[in-house]
Amino acid sequence: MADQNPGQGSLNCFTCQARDRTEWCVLDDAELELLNKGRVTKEYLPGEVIFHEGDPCRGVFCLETGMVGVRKTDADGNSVLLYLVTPGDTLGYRAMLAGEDYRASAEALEPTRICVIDVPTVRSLLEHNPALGLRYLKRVSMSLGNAEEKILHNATLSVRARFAHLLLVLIDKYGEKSTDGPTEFELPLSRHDLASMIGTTPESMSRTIKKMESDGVARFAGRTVHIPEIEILVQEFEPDHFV
Amino acid sequence: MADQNPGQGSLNCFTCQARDRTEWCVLDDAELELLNKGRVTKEYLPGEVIFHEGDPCRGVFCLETGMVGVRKTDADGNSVLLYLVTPGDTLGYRAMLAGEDYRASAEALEPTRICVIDVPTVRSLLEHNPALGLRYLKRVSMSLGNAEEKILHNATLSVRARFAHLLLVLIDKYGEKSTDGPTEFELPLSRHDLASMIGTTPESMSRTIKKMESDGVARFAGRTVHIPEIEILVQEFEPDHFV
DNA sequence: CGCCAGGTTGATTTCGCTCAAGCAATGTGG
DNA sequence: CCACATTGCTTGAGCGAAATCAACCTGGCG
Repeated sequence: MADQNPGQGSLNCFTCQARDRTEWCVLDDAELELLNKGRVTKEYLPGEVIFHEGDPCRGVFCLETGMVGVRKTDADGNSVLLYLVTPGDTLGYRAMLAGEDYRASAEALEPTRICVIDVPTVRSLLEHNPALGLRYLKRVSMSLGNAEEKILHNATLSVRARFAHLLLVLIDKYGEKSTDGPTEFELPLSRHDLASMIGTTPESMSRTIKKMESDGVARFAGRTVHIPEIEILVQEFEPDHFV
Repeated sequence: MADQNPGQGSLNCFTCQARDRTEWCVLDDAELELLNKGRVTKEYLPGEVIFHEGDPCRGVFCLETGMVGVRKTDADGNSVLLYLVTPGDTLGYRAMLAGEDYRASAEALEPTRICVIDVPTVRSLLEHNPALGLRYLKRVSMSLGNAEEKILHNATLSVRARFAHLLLVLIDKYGEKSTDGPTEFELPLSRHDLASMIGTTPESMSRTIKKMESDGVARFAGRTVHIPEIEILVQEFEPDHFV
């Protein structure tokens, strides 16, 4: 199971590197103290499960280092990968804010260090600091907007167009932010997980990649992707995008 | 355009029938007064647009009577119907809470009366009453959970299974709540809109309905649906649902 | 060395989309 | 009152994107 000992790294919420990027940045010192008391650091190895669909909500998770994937699986074993969670992101807040059990599972994709903040602490902070609530409202609402967009995309776009879009999102998050010209970056995911992010099968993923290569849209070597011209990728999912 | 005159019906937030069912139920009298001042009632006829994708957020909408559909459309004219909004529901809060422009359009499906509350008013209420924020957090978070479930369903289930699920949701919302035995209820939507709720075409919708009838799962006469046995419908989208 | 997971490839099938026509109900104007 | 559009829905034929099933690489590792 997960290592209870944080080892090296931030010892508390006051010194936490990631804090400015989290919703906790609106807390004052007294509140940070409370947050710090309700906090436990845990470490996970790749493949370890942080929480399971159906589990009662144990709290909110603050990702310090590593990467986590949020998956949703149905009875037949089909699954989609909904999110990638990276340092500074918060995890598991949806269930806590909705007052529900988890409706998705979270699994470490890399060695990951996370702070777990228990439910009563978060709830108490939310009840006394409206700014924190507003922060979370913004986050959840933007996330909802993205989810709705994904519903539209999945219903109307081809696998290839969805993959082009995924690549653009991943470049934006993990790659160089150059708006045009050649780009090279490292995929953070296996083919299987790429497939499940856009709701398709590994086979179709593989074929789509091959087709894109032969069309000169991108070159793939293992997890390294080379894109000669970003704009072409944009047009892959916005065919009528006027230049 | 929309009628500015509310005509008969609730004159203000204090006497509003729907208030107990909205997030505003947590407001005290002073806050209600503020809400009431920031409020304008509007009426829409079927087909009239309440807001458009891309419009800047004008406020939050409180549905008093009627029904509204929330649609998302892409550049090619493909669209999905994301939500049905009924009396007591709030509309347009996602954009306001995210601080974004609308990312979907809202259109009256029936003659509809709505209160529009302007952004500064809602924002001020949220900043001073954490309970209101928590209410909205719960609503948005549950909505996000549903959206994520829809992503999974669309990716893994057949049109028929998705339609069965839609029927169950509609029965739960508009029909008799009997858990088993025969049920009859009125569809609130055209075939076209049913189709766009589950991300398919009217043609496929029509064929699916025909197939379900010939399988004895349900009978359709115009917008009236008769379901001999709800449990069969449940199994349509949960094949391995143990009885 | 052999095993195994991750990935690719091929062959085949199928579900659902597209295009096109037909039909019933309702409305409209002469 | 009839010719006619119009709208919402159904039906048919054909096609195509992607899933499925199955085999087969390939590189890492015990």
